[in-house]
Amino acid sequence: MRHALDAAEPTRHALLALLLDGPCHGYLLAQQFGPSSALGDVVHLSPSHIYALLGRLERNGLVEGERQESGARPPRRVYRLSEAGRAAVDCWIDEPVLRPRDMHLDFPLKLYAARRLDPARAASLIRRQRDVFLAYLDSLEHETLPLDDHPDDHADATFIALMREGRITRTRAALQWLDRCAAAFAAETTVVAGQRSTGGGAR
Amino acid sequence: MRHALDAAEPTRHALLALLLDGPCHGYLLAQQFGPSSALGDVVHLSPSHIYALLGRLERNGLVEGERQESGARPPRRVYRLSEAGRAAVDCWIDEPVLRPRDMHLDFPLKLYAARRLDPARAASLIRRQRDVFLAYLDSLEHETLPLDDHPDDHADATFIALMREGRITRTRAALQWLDRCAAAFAAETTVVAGQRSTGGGAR
DNA sequence: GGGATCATGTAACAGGTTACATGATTCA
DNA sequence: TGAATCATGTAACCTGTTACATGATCCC
Repeated sequence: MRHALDAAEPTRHALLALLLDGPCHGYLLAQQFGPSSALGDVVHLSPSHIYALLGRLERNGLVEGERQESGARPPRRVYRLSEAGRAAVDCWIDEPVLRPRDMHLDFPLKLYAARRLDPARAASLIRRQRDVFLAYLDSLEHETLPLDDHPDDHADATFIALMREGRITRTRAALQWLDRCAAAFAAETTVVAGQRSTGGGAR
Repeated sequence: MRHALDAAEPTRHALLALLLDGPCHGYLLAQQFGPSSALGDVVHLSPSHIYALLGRLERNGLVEGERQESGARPPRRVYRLSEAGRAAVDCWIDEPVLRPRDMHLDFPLKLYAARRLDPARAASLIRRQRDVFLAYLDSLEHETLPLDDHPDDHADATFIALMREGRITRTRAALQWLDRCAAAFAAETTVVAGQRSTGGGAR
């Protein structure tokens, strides 16, 4: 009865991102979300799930499927990005997430997609993500507490203050991890492209 | 087109928890999830949403609604917990969450509910939650990396290692915040009940 | 022959979200 | 009179999830 996923929207974009490498069919895409693969480490998706998502993406006009006979084997349905799909995924990759809670799913998927295309693009994403969280942290720290208009529920005020601390702690953790990411990707960028950081995003 | 919620399952339990105080009607419950309330600080729910949830809870047999005439005003539907509902919420409150990602929604709701009933119960929840994350941290740190069976995708191995670091960082942050919570609730427990920590949960 | 892998889907179900509809009362 | 608040719902829509169905091929 319980779901473990709730992951579909980021996932759909990750699926589109895989199609940036060229047209592909469901089974192969599904494997990249299987166990012991990088994406599968972020989120597991069953083949059924992938097919369902692809179907929806096609209905929404983000991909176009084409039936392809392959000899004796059952025909495969090969999907390619539509123009709209390409635009959507391009935009998704470069857009930092808004909240620390997205650091466990949406951001990793973006990061993986960006790195595949160009390590410098990943580095850029990391920088801009960092800026977003720095601003968020600032807003949290300067947030004026709802000065207890009702002094009766003092316990609630304590609770709200505690929640704020939680957000701050999580944001700091996200920033800390982003710095680790930056270091790892800086190494990669240097190795691949010398010390020039080729373009890829804003800033 | 985008949702901001995906929050319904924890929310349903939080709604049940509010009914532990006694039967209540939708409008009043909705207010407790409104802006500038403790629960509203964790998750906002529109009145429509609350009514829909209450309807579902009734279909599932966790609450029982009873139409109540109130003079000239339109009749209100007053909900009370069923036995099944009481059992479910009781169990939910004492169950720590499994993952750090639940620290932004599910755990706060549990904490709020527990504290309302008995600060000592909240303190117990915090302790057990801490144990869960300590164990999780341990498993992450001793996790044997999928020693790159395919040396070709070295970049993927780097990525996977980075994800692991992310999980560790978030778990540490969660533990840190839990300690802050423990301190805050210890103060509250002491004030309310002297230095005896009255029962409430396991351990 | 038989199990693993290649390969694909879909129907049904179970929710979550919200736009919209409704109307009384209270207070400025 | 008109705005705010009390008070309630629901129908429609969309999306996510999964159990199940199907069959070929390849290698031991």
